[in-house]
Amino acid sequence: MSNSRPTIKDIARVTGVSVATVSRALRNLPYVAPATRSKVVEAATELEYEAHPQASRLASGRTWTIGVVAPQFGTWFPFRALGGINSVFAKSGYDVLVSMMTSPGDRLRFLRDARSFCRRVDGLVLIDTFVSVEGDSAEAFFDRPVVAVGERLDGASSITIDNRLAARRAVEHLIELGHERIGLVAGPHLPDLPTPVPEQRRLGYEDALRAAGLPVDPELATSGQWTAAGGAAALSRLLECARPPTAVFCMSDEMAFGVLRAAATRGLATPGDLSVVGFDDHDLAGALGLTTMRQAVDEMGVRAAETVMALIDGEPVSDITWDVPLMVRETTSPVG
Amino acid sequence: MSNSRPTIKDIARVTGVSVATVSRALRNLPYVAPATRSKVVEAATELEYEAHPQASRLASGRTWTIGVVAPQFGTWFPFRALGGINSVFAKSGYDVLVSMMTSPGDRLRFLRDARSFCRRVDGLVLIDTFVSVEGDSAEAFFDRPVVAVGERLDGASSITIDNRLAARRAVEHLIELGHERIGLVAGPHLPDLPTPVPEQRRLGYEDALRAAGLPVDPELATSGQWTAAGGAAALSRLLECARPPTAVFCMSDEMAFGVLRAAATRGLATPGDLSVVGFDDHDLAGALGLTTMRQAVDEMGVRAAETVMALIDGEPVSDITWDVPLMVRETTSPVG
DNA sequence: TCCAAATCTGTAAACGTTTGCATCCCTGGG
DNA sequence: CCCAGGGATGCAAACGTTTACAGATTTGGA
Repeated sequence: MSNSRPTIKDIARVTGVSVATVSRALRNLPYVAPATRSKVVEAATELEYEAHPQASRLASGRTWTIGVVAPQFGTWFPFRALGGINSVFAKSGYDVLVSMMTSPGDRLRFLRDARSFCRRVDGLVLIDTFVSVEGDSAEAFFDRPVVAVGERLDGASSITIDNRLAARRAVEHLIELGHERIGLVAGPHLPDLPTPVPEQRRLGYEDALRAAGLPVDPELATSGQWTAAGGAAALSRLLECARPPTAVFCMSDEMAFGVLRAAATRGLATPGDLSVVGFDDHDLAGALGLTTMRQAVDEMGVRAAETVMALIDGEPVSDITWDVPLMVRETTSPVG
Repeated sequence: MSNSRPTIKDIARVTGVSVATVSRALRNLPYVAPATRSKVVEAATELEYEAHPQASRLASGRTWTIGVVAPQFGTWFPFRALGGINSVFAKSGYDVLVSMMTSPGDRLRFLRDARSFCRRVDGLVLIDTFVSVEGDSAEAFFDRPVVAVGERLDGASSITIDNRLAARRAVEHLIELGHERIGLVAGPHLPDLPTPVPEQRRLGYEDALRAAGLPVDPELATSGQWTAAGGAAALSRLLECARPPTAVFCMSDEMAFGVLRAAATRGLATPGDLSVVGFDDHDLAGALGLTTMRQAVDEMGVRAAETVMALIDGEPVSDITWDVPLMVRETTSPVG
């Protein structure tokens, strides 16, 4: 009894042609007579034939799989991107293999396993990994096309945003509303994670102040640890200043949520007593009325997926800078 | 020039043994002389040899890959679970292949592609999919061991919670604080998504009321659409009642966040004027001080991963019910 | 009508492993 | 000293495709 799945030989036997012809017919290669092709296709659907993935991969060298490397810290950004990526590949017949980095230290494990990981995939999408591939270009190191989202990598295509400019726009929005004492809730620069993002956003914050002729007061900048709890604590510190801020720019929405919460518990009205602008356009930002800079992560993911397919098809490396529009909602108002 | 990666033949040639012996030596199979084994291992590390995944999969039939199916709606739960799952498999040498369902309608696509998907994996983890496998048991249908998290599936191991009991506990907490008018912000039962979850949580809500001798007032139950925005709208409706509630139980934290926000914007103090308890222990719940029922999703993911490996090793199907503790924080207080 | 080119098909050799089976060697008990 | 049995190894056949190459057939232009 053979209740196991049919092989290409079965199709060949049933249709009376060779396995080579079956293979060609089913993959829409040229040089197959129309009549033959339809006969084969018919038999294949009849028997529910589908090529054995491992066998076809071994023979062809193509894995039809894309590797996605995502950090696990900060759930929102990578999952959203993964969603966008997946939606593209689901249609294109690629499988998606994910590897998650639990902690910054895990980046080392990833780098060690990278050579092995790469053999399973035709291309790579790196999300906010900030791996440093010393010396080699990314393509050379991974031996596969790679596209990075949220970071720039030598030898890889990238989908990034202009962090400095976006932060500047956020702060300019507050300045236009008349605020002059503007606090900064920064994400810290983690020692293990060589990302330029917090630095860039800080520079953008300072750019806006300087351009408006406002002083950059170090007392007004504090770390929110990239978390909501950290954001809440950060606001406490800011309010202890001699001249506390009337508005706050947070480097992430999560920290902004913490700020909002802390303001509410101490009876401060937002935006009445304190204007708040975040960064990301987190899933909850809309519903919670947070004014923020919109990072369209799922669209960036879609674009990343398309880009890696383009690279596989031989197109050249490209760098895309994604736009970050300001979403004005209900946590910012003219200084009162 | 051969700068390509070494094959098993290269190791065999270098060490002067046959490929069969190399294969056995590297996989720690018996009947290899210690001296031979160490010689082979040494050569393999020297040449950075690693078995070609596709070839070994074809020959052995094992894919060393686990498929994870996750819904894309509701980012928090599935990503957290994925993190837990991934942490286990990263250590165990399994690859993780993910397939995401964009919408409830996508479940049909998944079911259609399932047979194909299964051939690439040794086992499956289904997260909150609520696919209905009519007739067949899950194992028979997918032809692979499967474990479901968040749902029960015939022929599959499952990691679930007791939704009814957990909801009851949440409401009992409010009753113990003296509340008698308790609103319900429900997740709607989507027509395309045959999940018993909202029904179960509603029953738990009613259980608690009845056990306390309180009336079940249909006016106090309304839908929050599973979203924060929906939660905010739900609170508006509840406050329009002739006798508005003094406390609210939300079927999800996201909806609770919306409720909190809506309360704040209309000047209601939480918990002073309105107590709120959620369900999930969302990433942000702690920082925002939300009292809620804790669903330890990452731990459930870890357990799911361990379970699917156990199934692959031949252990029998099992059903695990995970505990859902009450996390008392700052959004509930005695009725005032 | 004839020949070259184009189209169609089949044969068989990869692809790089795993594994059943046969062989050889060595050890130890009778 | 002989032989059984088990440890160690090698040979070669899978595993199920893809694809280079060669043959066969058809087509079309001169």
